[in-house]
Amino acid sequence: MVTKQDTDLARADSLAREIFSDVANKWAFLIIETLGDRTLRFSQLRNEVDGISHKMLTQNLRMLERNGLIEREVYPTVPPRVEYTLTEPGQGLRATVDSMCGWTRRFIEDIEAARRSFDG
Amino acid sequence: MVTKQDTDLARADSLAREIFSDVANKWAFLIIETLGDRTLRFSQLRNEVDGISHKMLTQNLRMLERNGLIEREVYPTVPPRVEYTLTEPGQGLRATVDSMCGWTRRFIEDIEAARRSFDG
DNA sequence: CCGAATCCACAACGATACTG
DNA sequence: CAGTATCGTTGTGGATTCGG
Repeated sequence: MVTKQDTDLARADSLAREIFSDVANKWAFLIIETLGDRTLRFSQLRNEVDGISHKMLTQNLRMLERNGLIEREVYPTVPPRVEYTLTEPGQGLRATVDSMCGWTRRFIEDIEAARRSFDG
Repeated sequence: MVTKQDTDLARADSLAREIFSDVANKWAFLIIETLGDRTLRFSQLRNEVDGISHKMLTQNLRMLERNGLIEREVYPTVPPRVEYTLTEPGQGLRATVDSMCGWTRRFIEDIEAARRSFDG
């Protein structure tokens, strides 16, 4: 028999997977890490997240906003100014990203060695 | 003047970004989470990481192996058996993935609400 | 059973141009 | 300055097949 709890769990699972798919990508991570606890404009992010295109930045900012990870503040000035800040859930994810940065620093030598050995 | 340290740092940075690009993707995360501290065969992973195709699993396993995050053990039996296990760096990254799983559980309600509000 | 290679549909991405 | 739309190219990922 399928209970209400079962369907709730199934729904939560599929939602969790969806969130994972959205968020577990390099641009999202780099944007979150770049924002940190600062508030930055679109163009500042564009400059600091290096290698990101206008389009990718826009797309990922929309996605992060949709998931409630960043807050988007529009100042109706001329020219317009738009600022982005991590929300509380966003800061929560930032801890994960930080942990990954720490991991990279810690194991970068091992990884480089593994690669050399694998490639050769 | 560009010192040796500068070039070393630049190299480490670009390497770090490369590692980020490799590893910060959903399949890698799901594989690592599924492996945990177990040793699993290809077909077991195929069954447990749900939705993953043969090809994606192969590609990501190669990538993880190249970066030294998993160990691949081949038993030359008929039919062949291949087993995968997280290495120490792999276990290190697992901590990051775990932290993201915890984050998802903690904020899933907020995220769902944010999405509804954004979509409507 | 595992993995590589092929083919192909479609999504991702960069560049560009246009709007408020 | 920020955002959207369009277009052309590249790349990703699934299905299938063949080989060890």
